[in-house]
Amino acid sequence: MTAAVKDPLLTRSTEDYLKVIYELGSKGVAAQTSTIAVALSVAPPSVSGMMKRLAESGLLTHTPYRGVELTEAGKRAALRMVRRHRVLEAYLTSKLSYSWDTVHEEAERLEHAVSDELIERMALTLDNPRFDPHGAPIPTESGDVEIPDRISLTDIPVGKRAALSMVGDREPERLRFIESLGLKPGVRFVVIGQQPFQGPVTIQIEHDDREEIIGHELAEGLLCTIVEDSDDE
Amino acid sequence: MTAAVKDPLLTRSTEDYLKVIYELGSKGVAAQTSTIAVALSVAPPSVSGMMKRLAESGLLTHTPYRGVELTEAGKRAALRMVRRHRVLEAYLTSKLSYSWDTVHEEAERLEHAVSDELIERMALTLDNPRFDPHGAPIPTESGDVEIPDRISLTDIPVGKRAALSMVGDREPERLRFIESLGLKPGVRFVVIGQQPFQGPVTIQIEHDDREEIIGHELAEGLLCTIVEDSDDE
DNA sequence: CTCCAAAATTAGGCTACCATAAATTTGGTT
DNA sequence: AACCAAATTTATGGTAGCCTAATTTTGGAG
Repeated sequence: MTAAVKDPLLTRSTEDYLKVIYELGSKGVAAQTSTIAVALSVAPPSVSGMMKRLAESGLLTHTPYRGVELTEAGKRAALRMVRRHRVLEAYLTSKLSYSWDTVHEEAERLEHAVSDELIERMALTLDNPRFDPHGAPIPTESGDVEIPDRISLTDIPVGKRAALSMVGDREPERLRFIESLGLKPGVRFVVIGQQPFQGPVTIQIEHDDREEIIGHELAEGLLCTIVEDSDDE
Repeated sequence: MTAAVKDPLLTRSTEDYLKVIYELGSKGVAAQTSTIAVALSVAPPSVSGMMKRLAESGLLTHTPYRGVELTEAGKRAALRMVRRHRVLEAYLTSKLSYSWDTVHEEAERLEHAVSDELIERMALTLDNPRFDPHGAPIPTESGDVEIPDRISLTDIPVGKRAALSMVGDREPERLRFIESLGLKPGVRFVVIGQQPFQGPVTIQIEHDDREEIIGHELAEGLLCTIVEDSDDE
């Protein structure tokens, strides 16, 4: 009496739903109906309806009024989409000079159309990159994701050196602003000030010694790794 | 009292219809309902229905029971798709090592998802190629197509030198076979035999002096340009 | 000039997905 | 413990696009 898993013919819509459910989950945000609705710009009843269909297809389990959880098959499908998206971003940025603020949108549409073959060719051309242009890890073909432990810029104690590792944001406007501050994944800096009450963070960028003030909300989206001073301090 | 032209929001389906209508037209084949249906693998009534919608959108004119004709807007949209398809084929072949027998299928799906921006970046990277890997001309961004005068291999008189210029076929099997004969766009040869009654054509390939026998049906799809012998003969 | 087969269209249905309005369930507050 | 607001689901309806079956039109053969 095996569960009737319908043929895994994923449409663009189902791929989108699976991807955002996975991504919300990995952000620690509960994948509620309303959250999914906002993320996909659809009305909540549309989400309820789709949850039902996805549950029937065996891609997730749905406890009415409680929430959803991806099954193994659902997780696999979601990770495949995440890999596609990030490999595309990496390729477009590296080989076709896309800027990191516009590349998300292009990848968003392409991820549904490319073949696995093409994704692997792109990945190979780039020598199997481990991170996308925003610093997000690219799942492997077999579905493994490396999750580096990163800490929000708002949580780095004053005085510490750190490197920007990943920008959570996707809005072109914000990304352009972040770039204008001289920040992109890999850039190192020292936190030299941190105001209380959701106040701004001040950092000094190592490369050019420039000091930059970063508002709390923006800083929250900048995930960093602490750089241990190798010898002195 | 201008015609109410609805917003030009083209779906994947409408893009496909416009493209095949255009392509059938430029092949000299009448764009009948049944022909379109076969080309798109849909039932004839589906075509009738779509013709109605496309006519309402101002992309073509439809005289019931008579046929369709693309309007200027329709032609523009169709040429845009043709450009997309061919630029994609050229890019994938040149930069991602696709073989000419598999590239069509990939481009077929991507053509609906890429932005104009991406197509232009690809074209620029390739230095604005004029032909795709099968030798088909790539329309310019402004919608101009160069139509070189080509003659089917079956119509070349025995003794003439010619160069393969374009392969009309898209079936992977046929393309692989053609390739196995040592033929691809640009290859020169001399026609040394031509049997009557839809018989095969025999050619001698210039590059390696190999003689190849080519069945009539296949030869019909090989479009060539006569190479005038510059001095002697 | 009539008739018939082929081609095309209309009629009627289905699925996937979206939306709005009307229930329903949940969980915290009093 | 009852109630209410928020979250969610159900009910209902719409569009795009596909299908099969039934009907209509066309154009050539006799």
